Amino acid sequence: MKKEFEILSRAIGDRGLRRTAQRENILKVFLAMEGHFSIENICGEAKKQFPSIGRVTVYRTMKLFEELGLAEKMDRGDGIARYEHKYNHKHHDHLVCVKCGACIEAVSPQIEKLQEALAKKYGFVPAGHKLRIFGICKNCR
Amino acid sequence: MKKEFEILSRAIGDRGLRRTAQRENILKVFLAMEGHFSIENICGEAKKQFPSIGRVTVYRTMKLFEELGLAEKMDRGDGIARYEHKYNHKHHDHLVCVKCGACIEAVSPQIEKLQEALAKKYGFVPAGHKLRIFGICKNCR
DNA sequence: ATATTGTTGAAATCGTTTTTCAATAAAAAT
DNA sequence: ATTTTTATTGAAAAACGATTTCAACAATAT
Ligand SMILES: [Mn+2]
Ligand SMILES: [Mn+2]
Ligand SMILES: [Zn+2]
Ligand SMILES: [Zn+2]
Repeated sequence: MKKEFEILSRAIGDRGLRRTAQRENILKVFLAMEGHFSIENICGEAKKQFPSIGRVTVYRTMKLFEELGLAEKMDRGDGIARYEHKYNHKHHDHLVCVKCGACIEAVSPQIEKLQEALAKKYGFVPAGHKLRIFGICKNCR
Repeated sequence: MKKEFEILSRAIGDRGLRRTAQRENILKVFLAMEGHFSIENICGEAKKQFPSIGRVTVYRTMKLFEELGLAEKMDRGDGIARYEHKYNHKHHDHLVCVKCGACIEAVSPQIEKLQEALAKKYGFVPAGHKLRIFGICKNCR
């Protein structure tokens, strides 16, 4: 069984939640998607196998997955929240193409280090950060 | 006369806009505020001297100021857009305190350089970036 | 003064997210 | 197996910031 389902199972046990077809289905669908997805995307995908599922349940379930460390919210700057996989995925920043909307993942260990130093310089205890670089992607030039 | 008012004046001339008390007043109020302010903040301040002013006018006017390079939108991660001064203000990143909401401005030339390099590495032509470091500020520990 | 036309602000609308609540269904108790 | 308990669901409503619409208004040109 995939580790992510075990995490959900454990949370259900620990927190007195109930095992529902909706939760299992949303997790399955979410794990099968690769990239950054809005609630509407995820709900649309889930409806293919579970037509009666409601948008609100997807909102609630993705919030649960966030708490469980399975999903992470990311925000491209438009008003739409998107989710990406978090479990077993390393932190990364995003290069957002302002022309086609593509979103490339990248990370620079040096930048990460310098961010720590910058925070420290201001007596700030850093807990995380979000870096988006906006520009034109390779394909769009 | 402050340079910012000249910029507004020039835009009015160049673009066939009209000189209105609302525009002048919003600019005056905005320039007197130091920090990061929501439309509601700015509108509230403007209403003190100009009670009849409408929220919608502030939205439109701040968008105009953005176009004129007088104001820049920034986003703390809550769903509220905030504006800060742009004219004669250098680019900077933000350290956001997750406890008190304080927002410290900081910049590291090294980070800026490395961001350019990171973008280039992916064939990406960078046009700008937004970096927010979340954590606990000096006062809150 | 008058005509023209950009601007204003209230109200309506939008798009996303949250809340409410009655019906449902999972788990526990019998 | 049946009943009870209570978490979960999904439709509808509400909340929320932001945008659009439009008739009244006011700045500018004639
Ligand atoms: Mn990502
Ligand atoms: Mn700032
Ligand atoms: Zn692109
Ligand atoms: Zn603080």
